[in-house]
Amino acid sequence: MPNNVKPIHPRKIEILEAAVTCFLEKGYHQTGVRDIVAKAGISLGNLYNHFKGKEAILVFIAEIEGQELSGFVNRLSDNADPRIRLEWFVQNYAEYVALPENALLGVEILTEALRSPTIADVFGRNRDQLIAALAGCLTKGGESGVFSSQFNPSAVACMILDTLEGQGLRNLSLSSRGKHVKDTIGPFILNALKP
Amino acid sequence: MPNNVKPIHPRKIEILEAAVTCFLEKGYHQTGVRDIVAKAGISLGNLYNHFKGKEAILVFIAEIEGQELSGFVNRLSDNADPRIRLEWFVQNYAEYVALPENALLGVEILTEALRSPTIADVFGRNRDQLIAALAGCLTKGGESGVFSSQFNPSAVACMILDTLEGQGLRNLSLSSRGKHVKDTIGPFILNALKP
DNA sequence: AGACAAAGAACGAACGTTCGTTCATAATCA
DNA sequence: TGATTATGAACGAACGTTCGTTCTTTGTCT
Repeated sequence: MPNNVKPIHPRKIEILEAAVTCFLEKGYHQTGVRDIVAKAGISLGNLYNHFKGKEAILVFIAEIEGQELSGFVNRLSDNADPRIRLEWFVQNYAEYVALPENALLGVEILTEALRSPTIADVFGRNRDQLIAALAGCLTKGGESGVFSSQFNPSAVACMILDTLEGQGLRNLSLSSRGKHVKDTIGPFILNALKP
Repeated sequence: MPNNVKPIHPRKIEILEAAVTCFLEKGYHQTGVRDIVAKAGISLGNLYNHFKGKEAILVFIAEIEGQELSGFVNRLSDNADPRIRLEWFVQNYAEYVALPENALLGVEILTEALRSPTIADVFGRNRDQLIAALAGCLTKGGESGVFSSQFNPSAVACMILDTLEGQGLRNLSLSSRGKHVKDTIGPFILNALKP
């Protein structure tokens, strides 16, 4: 599938970056459109030449996030040894969600998705792709005997994502608890999947 | 430890219940104090006779949530077989966080804790208690050989909580994915902890 | 090349609404 | 009567959005 033929207006990108910064600093609802335009260095009215409204900005951000996830999806779907694929994913997705910007934006989008159907749509689509790819890897591993096949692959996929993302979120608070989670999470999951 | 000597004013409870309802329906930031007083059937000014402000209401709610969690903490800390304790916890805590009110309120408090030190304080205290109790159970099980002792108990405790709470959150969206998580989660964790 | 029109990007004042909070005042109770 | 509880008008600030206008660029015609 080719990318959007129309290149994105540079101003639109500036607005997006400003919005992301604001959302990270103050949260979506605590951020006003004036905060965004101030950070972007543009006028109030001009924002509405590029976005239909405030929510449209968050939708766009969620879509970009989805594109970033597709890298994981592709890698999970190749033909390598499922165990290698899984180890790679756990390691790299853990690092991805450990970046404060990703963790914070993720939870911001998640909570907004709880009430906004538009956001929920994008968010759900992104997540379903990831779960499907991960579940596919688990299924393959189950068939070839590398993983236990006593568990529902989709369910395990959900749990793995929850665990990884939860760890990313927890890193945001200063609590020293769970400092060793990063090193424990991989072996723990592999142990659980042992046939 | 005796409960608060001063009984809580009935009006205060009404306000709390109204606030919880509103926060569940619209989210914390989307809820105005006027929504709360309307739902509670009181006047705008009267709310400020019982709470210092809007945030104080959320703090109070978070503290109540903490009291509810102490039930799990106590049960996790008794002297029963660690494996029984863990199984009980996984089952019952999963049910607890699967209740939409608990899942929604939890994420609402969590996200607010990311930016408000006051909320972060209460939230962190609650969570640390739970993690400590769960980790204690895991340690005990490790010593008696029921559980593998290759993992850091606190880290595993964090992961278990993440997984259970993540499952509760996911139930909120209609996505049919992860429907079997509830039945998979217990065996999965026990399998991972097998010595 | 120079004149003119069309397009759209940029602007910021202004809109009506809602926000959380305060305050003077009235009612209620001990 | 003095203390507590209740009221809702009022406050200033902030909200997301709309609007008419200006400025800059691009295309077209002679």
